[in-house]
Amino acid sequence: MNSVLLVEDEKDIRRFVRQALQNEGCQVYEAGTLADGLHAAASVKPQLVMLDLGLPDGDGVEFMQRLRSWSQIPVLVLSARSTEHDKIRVLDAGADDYLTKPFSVGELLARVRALLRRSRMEPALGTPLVRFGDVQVDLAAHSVSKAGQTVHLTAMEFKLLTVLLNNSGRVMTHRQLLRAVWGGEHSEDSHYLRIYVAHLRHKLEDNPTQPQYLQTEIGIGYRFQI
Amino acid sequence: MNSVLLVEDEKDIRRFVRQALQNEGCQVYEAGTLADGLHAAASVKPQLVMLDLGLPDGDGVEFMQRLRSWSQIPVLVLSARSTEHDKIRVLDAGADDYLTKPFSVGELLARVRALLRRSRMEPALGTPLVRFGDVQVDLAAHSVSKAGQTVHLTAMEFKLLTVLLNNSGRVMTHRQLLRAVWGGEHSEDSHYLRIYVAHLRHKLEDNPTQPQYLQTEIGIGYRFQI
DNA sequence: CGGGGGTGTAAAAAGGGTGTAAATGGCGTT
DNA sequence: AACGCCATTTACACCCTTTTTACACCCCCG
Repeated sequence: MNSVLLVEDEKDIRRFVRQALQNEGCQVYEAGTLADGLHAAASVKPQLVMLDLGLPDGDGVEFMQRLRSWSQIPVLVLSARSTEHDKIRVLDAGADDYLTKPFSVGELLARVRALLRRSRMEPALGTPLVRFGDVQVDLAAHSVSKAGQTVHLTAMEFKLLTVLLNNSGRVMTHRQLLRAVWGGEHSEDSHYLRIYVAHLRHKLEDNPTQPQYLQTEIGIGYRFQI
Repeated sequence: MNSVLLVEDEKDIRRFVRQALQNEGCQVYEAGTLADGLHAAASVKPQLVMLDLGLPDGDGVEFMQRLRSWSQIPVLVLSARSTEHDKIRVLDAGADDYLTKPFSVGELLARVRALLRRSRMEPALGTPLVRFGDVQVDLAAHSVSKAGQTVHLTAMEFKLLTVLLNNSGRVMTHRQLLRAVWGGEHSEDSHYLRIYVAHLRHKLEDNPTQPQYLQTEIGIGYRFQI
């Protein structure tokens, strides 16, 4: 669920924006002053902050500087024409985008989506967790654990595991795996696979000599059976 | 309850200002000399200091320097026209605002309110405190301590730590970290990272050669594991 | 029974990535 | 003008990963 913090003092705009965001399935938090806004940003840790310029209790630039001193949360600035000049200073201070009042619901949502998409891309937030046995794999976070203990995988090992998991249940031929992990030039070097499959088995299987998950398909390739 | 320390030698002005502030619900402390003022500021820890220039026992600039050496308390300067020049020097020394005598009650209270509001924003009170091991990081306040001892981090070191902490648990690629800390132009200079990661490890880890928190993901980037 | 393709392990060899120390240079302060 | 701090650059030793090489094994088939 997306969460947005709206820092705005005008009741009408708050209601208007909250409505629009909630229709999009966003969790909306509100703050009426800059001080409250900073406070809320720290405690709620929203995925996006919408900041109205021209709040009575201080400067938007100062807000941005304070926020940016400890957080990279994307910030969308709302500005009236009268605060045109401040808008630039706020963007310089680290804000990510702006909207000039009056704005349409469509444009508002489009920009919100764009910022949320970007923030989701980078840190890869929606982490798809894969579990099998006592092993837990977070593909996005590049983290693997077995029985609670974090397991270290090398780059190649992780890449191979990723391909296998993304095609779990189906046989992947030697050629398919080699092309996906090592690239087309090594699509014939199937001994790479034997070595790295062995690594994965030793790190993830309970009994590497009798693999339960990482199965061999003789003459064809390998299959990851969850 | 707001508390204000008034450093002023003229009895009339003291009574006048005290009256105005008390009507606003402020707790007012008074000092007649700069020496007493520093003393009182240290013991009372008011939320605001009002400082009259032209006190007989010293220079306002010196007062500010002494005060600022240990405190960020906002300071509102009261100045007569004759001390116009000193006013600038005091502001440079860290004072926050000024009032030129004679002033109206309304203006006085407006500026006091503005400063108090700002000082309230300052602690950004729900400061996101991050703890790991015996290390404690206040991202908003830019302060770091280890085993109770404050640790000094340079600007770059702190910025890097901020990004890592805000994404703790997940791998941040070299490129992501470089873009976030040094900007897009240096997104290829991954040796910057090695150097500054080493700095952070030496300052924060118990055993820098076997880092417990700031982990390397070879060929990929770094991960902060809380 | 013996060979050969396919497979699993175990090690060296090569190479790039990484950690560390120290020199350089810019900048603000004294 | 001298100094200290810090960002940047440079240099180098080392470790880990990858790649290479080597060999034992199993099973089917000749």
